[in-house]
Amino acid sequence: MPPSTPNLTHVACSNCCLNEVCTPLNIANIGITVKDNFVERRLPVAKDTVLILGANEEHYLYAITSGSFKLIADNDNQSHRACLGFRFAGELLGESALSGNKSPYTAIALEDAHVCRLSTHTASTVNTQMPEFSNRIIRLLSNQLHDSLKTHALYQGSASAEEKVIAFLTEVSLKYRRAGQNHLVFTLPMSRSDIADYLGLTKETLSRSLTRLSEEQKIYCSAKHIELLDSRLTNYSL
Amino acid sequence: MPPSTPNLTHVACSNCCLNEVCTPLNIANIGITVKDNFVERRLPVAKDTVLILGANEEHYLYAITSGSFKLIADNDNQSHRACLGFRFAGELLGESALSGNKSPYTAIALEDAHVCRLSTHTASTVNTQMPEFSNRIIRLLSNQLHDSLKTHALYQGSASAEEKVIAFLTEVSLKYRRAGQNHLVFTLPMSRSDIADYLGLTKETLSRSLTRLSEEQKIYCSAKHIELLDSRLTNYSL
DNA sequence: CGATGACTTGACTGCTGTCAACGTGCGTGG
DNA sequence: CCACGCACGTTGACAGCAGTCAAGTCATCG
Repeated sequence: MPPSTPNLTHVACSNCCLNEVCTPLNIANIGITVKDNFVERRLPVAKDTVLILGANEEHYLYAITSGSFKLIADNDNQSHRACLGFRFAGELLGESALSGNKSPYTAIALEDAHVCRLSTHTASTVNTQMPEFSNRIIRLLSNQLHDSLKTHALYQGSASAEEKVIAFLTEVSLKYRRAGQNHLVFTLPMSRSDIADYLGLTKETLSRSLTRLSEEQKIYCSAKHIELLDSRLTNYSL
Repeated sequence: MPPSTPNLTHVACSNCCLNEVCTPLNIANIGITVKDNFVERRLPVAKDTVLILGANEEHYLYAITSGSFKLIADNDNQSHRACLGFRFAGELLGESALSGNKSPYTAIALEDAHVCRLSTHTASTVNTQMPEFSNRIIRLLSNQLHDSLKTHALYQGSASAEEKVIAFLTEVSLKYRRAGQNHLVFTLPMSRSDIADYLGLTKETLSRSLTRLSEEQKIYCSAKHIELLDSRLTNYSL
């Protein structure tokens, strides 16, 4: 495995999905800020590290603060078509941990990364003491469900290969925008095979679609470097 | 619109996703059962009724107790390929309400149905008073996320039209099983067009796939009546 | 019984998958 | 420094499956 090109730029806490959960609870009758007790912050994760979420009775909610991950299905019956999605800085991993479920996916770091994590045990303990913390967790999960549904809707209308690729670029662009980074010019951290698996295409068809989109001046694409030139690709909001 | 064939069989509360939330909280320091105050129970919904979830600042979490719904995307840019999924008795509607988001889908009753509902205002009020209630809501949302991811994984490996149809029948079968109903012999409440939209196929291709599956003795299919004959279709678990 | 809509079947086109060859970037080793 | 191997990505040729258009069948309801 080649050495990683480290992405040392952490996403700002204000752009992180766990921000509300991380933000100190200034509760009058407790009078302390509890942030650092709850969330373990900025743990390094080396490229290609496999995060099996929810094994060994240890359940954590992770927030990615730098780097990116790909999600693969645990059902090892089929090695192909196993890529379930991607997560970038500011996004959550292990979102089904709070029901005690093992995550239905395994996350693999696409580059050197950092994560913050909250143990579900800690979360449930704090919940019983601070209703406001519960409400923050509930908003987090509800927002996550909303995102999940919107993303589904984004892809639902895509019939042709080219439409699927456009939907993918739109999704990635949105993730960069949320992270407070450039959402018109960015790097794709994953391989063409991963993208193709995710979209239900072959890597050849994906490659041809990218070539055609380049020819149509809708994007500029050179290897993993992408520039979006067509406003249709960036108008979507989740 | 033709009259509905009413499905008067309610799902048992024990098989409902809201069961935990509905179950009385026997809290010592309150000493009351509060079920009926929180959840409005078994409201009738006529066939073809459109449920716009989260309009007018009214946000509710719904549980279907009888009947079924189809989910369509709100983005009316494309009338085709708009079907996002289906929900059966025992399942949730409006799951992103608790973050104050308008639901990204609209639900339409496929047959006369009944729903229970919990207003988000009630939920947040109770949350601040009863930590155990919060934990139940959190488990509900986390389970919902888990389901959503598992369903995604179920379809991810499906390359051909026939595999998509098999995944669909597997999903529907699972929903009936969860509802405590026969999951090997059942009725499809939605049209072929709805299924085709959902799967990203044309209704012609869907029809041909069903015919082929029948010829291969994997299913018996007569109009909306389905029987699963191949164990591969029923081994999946979410 | 006829009208309407839903579903199925058929013929044909076209897009996507398959298989293969080639090009490119990068690290290793001569 | 360059040659080489390897992995990744692109391009080409061809076949097969799914989409399109059209016709026919079936179910339901007035």
